Amino acid sequence: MIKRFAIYGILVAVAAISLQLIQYKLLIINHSIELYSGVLALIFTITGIYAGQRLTRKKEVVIEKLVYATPEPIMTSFPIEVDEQLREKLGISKREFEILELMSHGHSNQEIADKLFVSVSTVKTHTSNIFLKLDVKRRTAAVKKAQDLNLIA
Amino acid sequence: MIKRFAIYGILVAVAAISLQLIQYKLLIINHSIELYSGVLALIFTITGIYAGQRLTRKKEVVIEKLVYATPEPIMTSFPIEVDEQLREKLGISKREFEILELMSHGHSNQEIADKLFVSVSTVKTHTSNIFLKLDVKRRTAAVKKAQDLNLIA
DNA sequence: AAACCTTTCATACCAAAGTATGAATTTTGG
DNA sequence: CCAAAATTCATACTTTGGTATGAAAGGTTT
Repeated sequence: MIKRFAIYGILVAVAAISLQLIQYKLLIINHSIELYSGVLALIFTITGIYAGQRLTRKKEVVIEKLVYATPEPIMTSFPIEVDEQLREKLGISKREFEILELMSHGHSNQEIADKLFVSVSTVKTHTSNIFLKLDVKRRTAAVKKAQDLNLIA
Repeated sequence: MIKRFAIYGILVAVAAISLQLIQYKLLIINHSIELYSGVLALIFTITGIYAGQRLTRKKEVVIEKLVYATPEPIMTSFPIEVDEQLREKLGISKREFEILELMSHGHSNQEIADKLFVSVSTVKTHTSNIFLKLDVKRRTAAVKKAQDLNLIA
């Protein structure tokens, strides 16, 4: 890598000297400093691009694969009372609330049924009642509304 | 990408014009064409390196690394860019992200289709791809995971 | 030009979600 | 104790969601 820097530096120097050697000729011929600037800019832009590619090539890129570990429900001091009041105001029972939480974790009715040791029928009944009480038509909307109401986290 | 070329082109033009405006002053003061050449070379070399890095794809050696995402994310001054980076890291396209957001608002596939003026088939295709990329099986789980990853609000 | 990605759409089929209805327990509050 | 609410479950049915597959159009990259 250091060798490359050295080589590149020498090349730049050579190029610069060469250009400066021919610059007077150009100036004498037609005073075209604009042309000279353009040529200089072009050459060094290209050189720069080349250098940039040289220096950044074959760079190892570590792509991190994100894996989310489902966190345990966060236990704060007293959010329970707030939730409780709102829950009761909405007429949602404790069991329904439990199901609502599991629903918000992305579980299917079958998974909820398994976790609570009840049948899928039971879960469906509860979810339907939850939808009525939250005035929504789908579980996704129920979760959104419950979150917006701060009923769930 | 085309936009980047345009912006780069404009910048080069501006730089060139600026340099040409000051060139006469420099020449009058001390005839230091050498200095002028050096500055020009340096500026355009740097510009070239920058352009080269911008415009070339790194040939990358992909090393997958498992990282457990922390619930509390990286807070920077521009959370939009974080979202963008994460979105691209997950390989989720802009359109898919759009649909993911609408999904998180509790909308059905039909409603999303209506909002985006596309067919339900299209929405289904997108959602399926989203589920693959988020490694989930249901929309509720997709929303939960996207929230946990701070991909969406 | 060829390869590739994104977006779009369709069709068909299977799985899950949601509705409606009715009913049997258990719990709870007056 | 008794009525009301809560929890449980089933069956049948409709709707929505999700998978698989193939395909076409437009833009980008090589």
